Amino acid sequence: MRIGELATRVGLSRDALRFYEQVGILSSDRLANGYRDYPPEAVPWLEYVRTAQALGFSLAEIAEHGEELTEASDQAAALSALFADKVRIIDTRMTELAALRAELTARAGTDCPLRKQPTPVARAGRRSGFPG
Amino acid sequence: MRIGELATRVGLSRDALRFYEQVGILSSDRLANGYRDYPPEAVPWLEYVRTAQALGFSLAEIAEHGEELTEASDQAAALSALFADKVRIIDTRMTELAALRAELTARAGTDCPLRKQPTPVARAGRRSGFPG
DNA sequence: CTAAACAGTGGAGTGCGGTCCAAGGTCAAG
DNA sequence: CTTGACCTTGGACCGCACTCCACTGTTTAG
Repeated sequence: MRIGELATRVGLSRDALRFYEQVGILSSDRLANGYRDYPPEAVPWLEYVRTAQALGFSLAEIAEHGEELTEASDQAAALSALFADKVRIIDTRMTELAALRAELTARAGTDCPLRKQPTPVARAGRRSGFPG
Repeated sequence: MRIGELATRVGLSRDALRFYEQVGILSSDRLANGYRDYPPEAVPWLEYVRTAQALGFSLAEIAEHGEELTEASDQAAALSALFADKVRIIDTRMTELAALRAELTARAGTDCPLRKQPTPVARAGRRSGFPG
């Protein structure tokens, strides 16, 4: 598959794919004419990359994981471990969000939700410390 | 309070504070000598900014919210509404994370977790489509 | 009086994750 | 043989959120 087809299949720009190659996330064979050639497996791989990105992994981290994977003797086990790692990261993130949520709901109900927040700006004449 | 004190109090650099002023998140009065002068309320305001950032709001968005706040006739109500908005955003995010988590755990247990993921690279000779 | 610690400005640089562009090569259809 | 779609490269540029720097002014302690 050439770059244009891959790009439309995964919903990325050709530029993005070339960029991914630069940063070590994606590799390609070359056709006789120099065009990049991708195996069908590139599609699920890029879907995986997108998932990882959605989880907050940087492209550098994803590339690292990819290398670990290619070096692992047991691919399936390595990937399972990677997934387990991600699940732990998700759990951490969800916990943080839950804490923030609790804080916000607690304050939203109060008379002055600003106990620890920006004191209401005086009705007239914006004071400093705030956007203005 | 001058910039240095505020910076150490909120754990930001002086440069960051000046940057926040540039982008409309923070304002300051000036002393006779030209030094920035901040009211004590700047501290909780910046804590709020950090919270909002943690929730994934861009500084531009935070600045926007800040303006809405300064323009609101009922400050407390406006902030409560803002908080409620954020709680909804958190909920959405948590739902997304839960979905990803479910997908990952489902796959991590399987024989070949790659049904929709990068097909295992051949043991020898890395194929293209993967990090390489 | 001087040195240090603080403040000001403008502008350049950073890292991330790309996008855009110009100049050119390749290939199939008409 | 030309047109158009596709591909190549390198390099410039973008937005975000800062950070660092040089150079200058102010204040305070010894």
